[in-house]
This record gives sequence, structure tokens and C-alpha cells, in this order.
Amino acid sequence: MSPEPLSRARIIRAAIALIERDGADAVSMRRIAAELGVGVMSLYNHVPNKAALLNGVAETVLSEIEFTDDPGAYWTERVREQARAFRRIAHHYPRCTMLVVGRKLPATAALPPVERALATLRGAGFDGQDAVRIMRMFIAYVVGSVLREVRATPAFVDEEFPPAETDLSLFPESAALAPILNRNDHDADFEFGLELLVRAVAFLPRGRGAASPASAPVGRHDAENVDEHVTEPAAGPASGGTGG
Amino acid sequence: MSPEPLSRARIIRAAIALIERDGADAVSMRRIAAELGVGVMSLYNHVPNKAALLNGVAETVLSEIEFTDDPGAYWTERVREQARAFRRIAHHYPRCTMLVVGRKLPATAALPPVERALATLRGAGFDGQDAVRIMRMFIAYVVGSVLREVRATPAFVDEEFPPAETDLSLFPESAALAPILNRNDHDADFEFGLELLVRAVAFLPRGRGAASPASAPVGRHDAENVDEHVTEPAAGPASGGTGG
DNA sequence: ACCTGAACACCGTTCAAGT
DNA sequence: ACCTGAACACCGTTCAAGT
Repeated sequence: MSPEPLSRARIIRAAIALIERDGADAVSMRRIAAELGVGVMSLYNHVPNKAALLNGVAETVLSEIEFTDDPGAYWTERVREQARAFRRIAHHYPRCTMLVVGRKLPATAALPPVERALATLRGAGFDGQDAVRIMRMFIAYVVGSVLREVRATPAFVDEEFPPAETDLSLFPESAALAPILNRNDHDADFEFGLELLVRAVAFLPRGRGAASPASAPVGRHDAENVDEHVTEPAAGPASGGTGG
Repeated sequence: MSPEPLSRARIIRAAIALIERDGADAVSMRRIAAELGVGVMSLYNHVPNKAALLNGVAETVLSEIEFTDDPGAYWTERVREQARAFRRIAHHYPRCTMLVVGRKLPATAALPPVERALATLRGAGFDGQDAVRIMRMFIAYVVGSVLREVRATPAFVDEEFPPAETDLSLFPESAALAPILNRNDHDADFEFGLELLVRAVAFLPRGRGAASPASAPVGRHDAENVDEHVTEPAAGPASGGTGG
């Protein structure tokens, strides 16, 4: 039935296809085996157990990130592009996304993106500690964003918010903003937050002895010498973020 | 064996206890029933199925958020406290966290925190569209952060990063920053990003006709009139974020 | 080395029967 | 209205047997 021999890679590919077709809940060793035309137990010659297989799925999906950032581009744009690259695989494998963000990834899969992010931030002048924290902040934002996107999608029509039976007088802001809350322009939302993050990072002092932001919360004086840090060539108005 | 009658609430409480004790994978209808000293099928008189039960778990956990922000406090501090409140329940129910962030919550559970956040941001002068987007940005950041924290915790000792077999010359930044990458000061990391986000938002223009950040990426000129937007009374150096 | 069927200890849920 | 045991169609994984 299958010309190619069974292998870890082939099993993982079948698992990914199955998850994208029928959802993560539908994946089972028996079903994957059936899909491949082999006995269930044959899988265990290439994968120790189901958890390891799912780790392989996460690893494989993550490894397929296609980074499009140009090493010669200004660092803020590189950061944006790296964040967008993560988001793209989440869109390419929507039903695997929970799996990718939900399990502890093998370090080898995480290493290349991490190295790229750190190199970009170090090149921008941040010290090691700040570079690591800034990277983690971006990852947290991207992970939280794609999670919201794949979670909102499963049903055809979004549940209305606030729910119909709600006493709206208790939630006046939500009531007033219902049309906005029910609109889901994921691209625009993502770009809005991304730009805010990039901007916050660009305003951060750099170089030796740079202060962490927590050392002077929302200080009004940091703005005074901000020009010396923001050296990106002036850009025209951005796309507005609906281009994904 | 159990004096109190069976009820949806009691079943959910048992499920939460079970998840926190044995992990989310260990939860099953049969095990919850055994824990309650009833037959499996008795559960179905109060809960339509397992998925609904898990939704109830997510809803209940979320409803236990204790907001500590003072409505009279400056809005930036209110935003910080709301973000910290979310993070606190994730720490209180670490093994339920994936469940809470991973499923589409019943809108009734999400409504009170949403209303509070929107009221805070509207009170700060943001228009409805910006308020919604800023809120979503904070939620994405908090969700991504707690996900990282609960994911990193299961094993006693963190896997070393980069992995031992790696050719370090290919990943110089990761190699140089290995000590920092392997340190996991979740409190400090979280506060660092939170402060950066708050700062970015505080610098955002407000009022009618306020521009979205994407309309002028990392503009160097926004800094000039920033003082008029940042009116929080000057604060002393913050704790540094290790107080959680 | 790789494959496999039978078997074991689990699942969620339907159904029909009880009170 | 609430509870329940038996039954059904599934699970992941161990084991012993094949090639």
C-alpha cells in the first residue's frame, strides 16, 4: 500500500495531516497507523510513545518556519518579520498550533529562531540580559496572539459578546464596544500590538549600564533623549496590517 | 460517603482538584466519579459531557481571579495590577492553566475582566478601538507568559539550553548567553515585559483622531510631545519585579 | 531490525432499568 | 428528578511471536 518504508518522519507527517484534517483530539496511534496502512504496533518501532510523537509534530511544525527577514534590514523591521514568521506557521498549521505552544519543545528545534532573535537584538545594541528578556516578551506576545486566533476560529460564527442574556447595564463599556469586540480583524490586531512592542523596545536605552524599564516605570523624562536611540530611517505610513 | 448532593459545581471542584494533583492528562470522567464516590454515569445528570465539564473548569478558575487594582489608582498601575491578577490564578492553578487559555471560554466568564480592562483604558482617554486592541495586546502577553511559565515547570530541572550536543560555533549568541537563557526568573521577566508594554501604551496618542501606532512605525517625532500624555505622578524605582 | 496480533487496562458515552 | 450497571466502540501500550 505504501511504497516508502515506515519512518519517524513519515509517521510525524501522517500525524500532522490527520490533526489538520480532523483536529488534535482525533489523533490516535491506531488512526495514524490505519492512515499509513500498517499495524498499530509498527509505529512503536520508530517512536517510543504517543507523547514523543506529538513532540515530534511540534518540532517539525516549528522547523518549517520560513524566516524572511533580511540581515541587512534595520533591526526593528527584522524583529517584526521574525514575529510574523512565527505567526505564519500558526496559520499554516492552525490545528497544530495548540500542540506547538503547549508542550516543552526539544531545544534543538527552538535554537535557530532563538539565535536569530538574539543576534538581531544584540546587533541593535542591547546587552545580553535585555536581549533575552525582549525576545521572551515578543515570544509571549506572539504565542498569546496565535492562541487567541486559533481558538476563535473553530466555530463558523463567533459567539456574540457580550452574551445575549447579559444585564448590559452592569457592563456598559462592553455593551458600547460590542461591535468592535465582535469584529475579529486578527491581522490588524496583531500588527497593532507588534508595532507597540517594537516601539517600546526601540525607545529602551541601550549600551553599557542600560536601565531596565522597571527601574523607572513610565518615566516622563526618558522621552527627552529618545531621538538618539531611534535611528531608523523615517518610514512612510505602514500598511495598516491587513496584508496577511 | 459524600454528605452533599452531587452538583455541577461539586463535580467541577473535584475535576480541578484532580487536575492539580495528577495533571490534566489524568483527568477522566471515571476518575472524577470515583473521587466523588458515585457511579460514572451520575456525572451526566449534571454535565452533558467531558468537554462541557472542562469548559466549566476553565470558567471556574477564571472566575476566581482576585482583582486588587484600586479604581482610584493611576490607570497605568491599574493595568499592571489587572495583568498581575491574571498571572496569579495561573500560579494558583498551574496545571489548569493550559486548559483555561486553550479553550474558548464561555463569554460570561470573560465579561467582568474585559469590562474592567475596557473601563480602565477608556478612562485613560483611549477611544474604543484602541482600548479593545490594547486590551487584547495585554491579554496576549499575559497568556503567552503564563504558558511559558507552566510549560517550563513540569520537570524538576530545566533542560540545558543550548543542548549539550550542539555545535556551539553555529549559535554564538545562544552559547554566549547560555547562563542567562537557563536562568528562569519568571517574575522579573514578566515585570520587564509588562513595564515595556505599559510604557508603550502610555506613550500612545489619545483622544479623538488618535493615530494607531502602525500609521507611523517607530516614529522619532512622537517623542517630542510625549510629556503631555504621560501624566502619572513620578514614581520611585520599582521593586524590580521579584516580589511574586 | 522491523513488523504484528492478541491481550490488558483503560477511555467517553448510549441505553435501558431502577428509585 | 436523579442515579446506575451493562454494554459498545474506542484508547495506549506490553508482550510474545513472527520475518
